[in-house]
Amino acid sequence: MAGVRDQKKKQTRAAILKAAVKLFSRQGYEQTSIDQLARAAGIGKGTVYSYFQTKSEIFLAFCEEQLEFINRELAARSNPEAPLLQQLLTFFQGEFRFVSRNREFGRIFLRETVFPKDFTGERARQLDDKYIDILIPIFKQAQARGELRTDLELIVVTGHFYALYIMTVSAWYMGRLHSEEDVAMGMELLFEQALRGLAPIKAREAAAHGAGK
Amino acid sequence: MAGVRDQKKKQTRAAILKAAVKLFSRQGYEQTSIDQLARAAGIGKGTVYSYFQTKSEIFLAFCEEQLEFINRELAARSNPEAPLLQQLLTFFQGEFRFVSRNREFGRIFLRETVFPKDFTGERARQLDDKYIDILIPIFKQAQARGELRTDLELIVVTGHFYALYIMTVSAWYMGRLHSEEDVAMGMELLFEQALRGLAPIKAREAAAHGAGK
DNA sequence: CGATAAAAATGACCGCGGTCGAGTTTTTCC
DNA sequence: GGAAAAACTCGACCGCGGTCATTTTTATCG
Repeated sequence: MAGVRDQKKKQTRAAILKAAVKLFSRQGYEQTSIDQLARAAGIGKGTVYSYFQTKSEIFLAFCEEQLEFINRELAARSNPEAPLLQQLLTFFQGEFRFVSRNREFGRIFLRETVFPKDFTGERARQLDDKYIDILIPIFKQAQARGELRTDLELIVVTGHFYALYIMTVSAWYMGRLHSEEDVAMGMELLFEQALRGLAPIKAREAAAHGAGK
Repeated sequence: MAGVRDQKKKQTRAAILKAAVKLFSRQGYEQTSIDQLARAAGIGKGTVYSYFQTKSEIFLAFCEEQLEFINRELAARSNPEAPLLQQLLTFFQGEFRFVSRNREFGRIFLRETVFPKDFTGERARQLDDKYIDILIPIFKQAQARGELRTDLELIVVTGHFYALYIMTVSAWYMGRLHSEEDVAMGMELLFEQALRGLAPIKAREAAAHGAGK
């Protein structure tokens, strides 16, 4: 029927991804050749390219799975009542943990995500739509609690914090921040700076005290 | 003498870079092979690798020259009396112009700069030390004029704005911002948001009015 | 079922970035 | 000046990512 062929295609695609997870994890991205990947998936090299257009696309699919998982976990663990700063830190620090677990993966992933090739642009946009979906509700609640100005476009606010997150990670890759604690502290510092401007006037005094070191 | 050999080395290095400028500009980075580059510089392929460790290193050297030039120009053209927001926008918009002139160059450059490989880390750090050298004086003047809080580590402030710049450029690469004007507006929006928190209390009203559209 | 057309799998092949040992030039030292 | 050592140049070579003409599998229909 209509499904027979398509089903096999799904299976093959899954086999490739499974092999990718195994090999990438074991020997790293650069050290895994497409040929090797194909063998591990039980198919020929050329076949891989009828499922994915490029090697990095396979990698992105792999990362998406991982991130999906992590994001679900983070969402479940988050506390909607906590102060905004707290929630943001928890979220982004979780995100960073994924990156820091494997430096190389994270680098490739971020490079591709933050500065995508024109062709990968669509994928990248979907990816950080996920960020938006997660963060916007948090911001709305914060607005309701009076922790965040209500005259802002929340998508821009998302971009603002995401930017600071990226910068912190970048500092880590450049060797300016070393440990996970350094990163956490750097992020907190930047977030506080941002919040002082993002919080409505009434809340500013509180933010300055409560969040200030 | 001591200089004979060394001088020739300088010449060869320069020849490689010159060839790189020509070929990269004419046919793009990916489309230029090392072999081609070597021929154009009048040397063998292997020799190239005794001057640069990798292709992207050649590219970075090329970018550094360009940026050096652009930064000098921007510095000369800048007006130390102008409002902080104005100066920042001028600077980063100039920076962006370099990137937008050639999408591909900019992407590779930013990828390598923001998320450097461990080996390239040193180079990347030097590069954004340049940013620091340029921006810190601007911030100090702004502090003197009362436009910027004086209780901040200026290096973190630099990071903050640089982060927002990176984010804006990223949005451009992802196709969320299209024209140079879009980018300029997005940047201004983010910078204003940041400034509201960065400016000392007395200046906040002014910033909100003067900078608000 | 057998013939035929469409879809999918394949691996030889291409050009590339990067390596390496053999060959060449320069320096050093007597 | 000449011989040994050190520094430098080179292009054949390697494995890779990606392509494509060919072969193999599957669906369709008389």
